[in-house]
Amino acid sequence: MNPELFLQEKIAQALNELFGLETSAGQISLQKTRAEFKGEFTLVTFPYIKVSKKSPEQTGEAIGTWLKSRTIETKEFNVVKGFLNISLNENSWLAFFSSLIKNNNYGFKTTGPDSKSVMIEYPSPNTNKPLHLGHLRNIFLGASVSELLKANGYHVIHSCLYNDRGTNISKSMLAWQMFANGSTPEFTGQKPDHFVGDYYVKFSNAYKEEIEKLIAEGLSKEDAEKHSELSKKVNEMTVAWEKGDSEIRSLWKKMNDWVYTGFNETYELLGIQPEKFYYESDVYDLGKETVQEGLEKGIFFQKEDGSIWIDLTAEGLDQKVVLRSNGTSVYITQDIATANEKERDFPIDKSIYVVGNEQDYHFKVLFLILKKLGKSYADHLFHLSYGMVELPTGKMKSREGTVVDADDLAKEVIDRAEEVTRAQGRIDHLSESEKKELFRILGLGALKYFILKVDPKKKMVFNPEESVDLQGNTGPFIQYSHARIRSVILNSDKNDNELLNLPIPAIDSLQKEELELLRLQHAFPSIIAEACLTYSPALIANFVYELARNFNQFYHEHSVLKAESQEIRQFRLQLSLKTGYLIRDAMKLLGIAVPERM
RNA sequence: GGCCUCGUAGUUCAAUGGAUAGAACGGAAGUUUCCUAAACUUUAAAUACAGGUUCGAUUCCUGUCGAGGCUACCA
Repeated sequence: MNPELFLQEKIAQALNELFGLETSAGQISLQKTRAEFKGEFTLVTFPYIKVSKKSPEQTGEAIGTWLKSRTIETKEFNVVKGFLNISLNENSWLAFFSSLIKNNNYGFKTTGPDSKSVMIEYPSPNTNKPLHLGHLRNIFLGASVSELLKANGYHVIHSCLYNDRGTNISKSMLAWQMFANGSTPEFTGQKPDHFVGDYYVKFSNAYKEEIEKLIAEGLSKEDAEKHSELSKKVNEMTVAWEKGDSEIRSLWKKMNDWVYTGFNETYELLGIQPEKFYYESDVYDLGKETVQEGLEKGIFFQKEDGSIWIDLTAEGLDQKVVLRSNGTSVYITQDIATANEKERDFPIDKSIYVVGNEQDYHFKVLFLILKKLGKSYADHLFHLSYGMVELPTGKMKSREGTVVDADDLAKEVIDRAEEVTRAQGRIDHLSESEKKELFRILGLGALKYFILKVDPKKKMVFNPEESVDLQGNTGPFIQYSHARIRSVILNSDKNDNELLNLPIPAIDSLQKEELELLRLQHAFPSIIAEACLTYSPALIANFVYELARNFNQFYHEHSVLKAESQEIRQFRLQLSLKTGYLIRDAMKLLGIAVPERM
């Protein structure tokens, strides 16, 4: 019994019999009835007044009367202007709940040998400094979308591209040579990616000083930058790296290994584990063949200085360089190569790049080039573009030191969760390691939810103070609701299995809070499908918040353990149990765990 | 200059073209001898502006104003 589908089918039938309209259940759009009216489902009748040749009110009356007289499932209806509000009877809802409670995979599709494969690439950082807040949005989005894809029956491969060479990396290396005196993260005891990041900052400061000094000596800013010794040394180092200078290569390897060690620690804390890494240092040269191929096909053209371009003005874009005059690769050359590598390495049906929207133009160009090159996979590439993260004070700027570090932020929210949870004093019986894990779950739950509840396409303002809030529309509020449900079950005389296997009792009348919980549970599968289709974890976040909020209202209005009758008590236990399961499942789609108690 | 986003309560976010635009935080006022008060209840408060399409527009189109991004032989 699926209440919505049932109504859609019946309404389609009614429209046919009453007005001769040929339509199908799938074309009937029902919406949730607004709280101030009675009913669970609402049909907007305006679209049908042409065929009914009646007023919106009369059309609603006619359909409502048809439903009431022809189906026993329809309890009652009311018409307000062009809106037909329909209530189903208790038995229909209980029958629905009966089928739902036994389904431990409710809302999820399973993967099998026939499943389509999707590769999803994130977070693909540079290897010269630690991860920051922007990477967190990237990681949380990537991880959640991966879960959504799995829930919709896809096989998911998580890849990550390391931008591990070039100017930025050389800067950190040069600063280490100049200032470190051979120091190491082991020696200073720092997290190794932070250690490397410090040298990147040291370079920036030294460079700034040098430029200021040159300007003080009378040079223009432009000339100063041109005459910078540091800048020259960076370029020399990059060239030396490309020539394979053994000393530079070994320093490069050492520093990158430090960064990877640090990144892996952060990945583990956040709960991600890329399966396949690509390295710019491996592929940066490989795109040249493809460029040559494109040149021969006449898709690219060469300028007098030897640089190779593509003209996309016919598509409303610009001319774009794909190979420098000195024959070296640019960013997009490497991306062409990486795309080829991915398709060669895996049989993938879809390839997703989780990258910020400042690169919208870049990906438009990249995909267009690959299509023009006749790559068969070009059509299944997708740029999952998300908005920037700003601070209340404005944009994050590394030069101005306003970047929020990922590790620091995670520590802060976990510490905050610990402080509050200890003060509540409900976890004294847990071991220290269990407590530590609980604080991690709660702190990261707050952080992940705070970021994922916003539509990924939109830019967001990240207020560090609000992100550690544990009240209102927050991760911990939802986690708390789950713990509350588990506590009720624990205090009952039945365990999960007993409740799952007991038949749903016949209840004469459902309370409006109970009905609302059933209606939300009913909507869960379509929310998962929609969230996957639109790559929007925010839909899941909004849903699970709504579910938790409604449970709390129900809990406040009606006693579960001291219900009016044994039947109602059992039903409420079953309803609570399933609500808890759905909260858990929905939160898992966001990459957030829920505790048994907190 | 050109191209692309986005303007919703004091703040941060919601709303397949549908009813009186929902929440949270913050403000005001309440609820605990009762299953976890990280909760619940009440209350004040918003669609930048001007046109258009539509039975109906926060949503679609045009213009104005405002914010951001892209527009490198950077990544």
